[in-house]
Amino acid sequence: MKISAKAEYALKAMYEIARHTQKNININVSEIAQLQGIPKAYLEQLIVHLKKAGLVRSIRGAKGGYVLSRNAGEINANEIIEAVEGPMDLGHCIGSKACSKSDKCVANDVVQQLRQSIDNVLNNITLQYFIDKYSNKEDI
Amino acid sequence: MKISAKAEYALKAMYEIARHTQKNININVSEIAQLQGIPKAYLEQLIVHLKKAGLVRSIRGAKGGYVLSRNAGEINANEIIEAVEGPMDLGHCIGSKACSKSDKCVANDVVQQLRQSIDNVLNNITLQYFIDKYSNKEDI
DNA sequence: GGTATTCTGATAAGAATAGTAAGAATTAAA
DNA sequence: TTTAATTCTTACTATTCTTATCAGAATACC
Repeated sequence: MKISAKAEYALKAMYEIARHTQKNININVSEIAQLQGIPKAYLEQLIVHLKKAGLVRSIRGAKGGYVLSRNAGEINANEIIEAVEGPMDLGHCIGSKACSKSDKCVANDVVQQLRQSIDNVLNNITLQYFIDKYSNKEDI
Repeated sequence: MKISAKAEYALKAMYEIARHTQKNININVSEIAQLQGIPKAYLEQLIVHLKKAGLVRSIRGAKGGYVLSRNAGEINANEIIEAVEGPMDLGHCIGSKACSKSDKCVANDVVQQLRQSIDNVLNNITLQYFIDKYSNKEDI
């Protein structure tokens, strides 16, 4: 039960992209990496997933970078994490022999409850929430 | 973000021990393994942790096995999972350089919210809840 | 044309997970 | 008192997952 570095990096990167998009400037991978302390080459890979998920738009070539493709209030932590980690699975039981009777599986019960709770939390955390809480007006 | 096999097995094993304890019989590792489809040798290791955490009592020697050491209503999923997985950590940020300013770390924010939510769910799932929901009166 | 950047794919080291195996210690029962 | 069943302990192993690193191709601004 842990948050992967992938998810952590993706949240941080999206926060930076969101901040800069609201200032009408794009930000490139090197800047994000430096601001948030993320290995650049690794981040490059992650951002591709964020792009494929439709969360950011890329601007290629010199002076390129990334901007949000939607409003910060319309992108939540669930989408961001799912973009880089794939659909949250949880639970080996699903479909296994011991749990074909999955409506009698205690582990499955726990997994379902957890999933619902986690989804609820992550769906309610938007990038706008991050900006309102963490971004100072005077920062770039 | 996933439930480990360890946690899954521990929940299932504790459920079986709880059921049997309420019938005043102890159950051994082989029986648990067979009933729940868990590799026996692996389960042996896990149960030792459950014992060290004070959740079960062992009866050694022939006709030995395990019984709950507390009432089923007083043992919850959080304790069970923590017993086999150690304290839930989540989040690489904690204490890292990029997040020494951890009150400005968006990933840390998410981790805190998740942790609280997960704890809340797991604390409210007791073994008695499992028994009431899943155990038929006519089963041994 | 040169440079900055995104994009793509291959590779690799290390950690974690899940499991296996062998046998020592303990105790009920024959 | 022996035997058999069981917990307990330790060491090992195979596989997958995570977290990168690296090299270079494609793209677009100046």
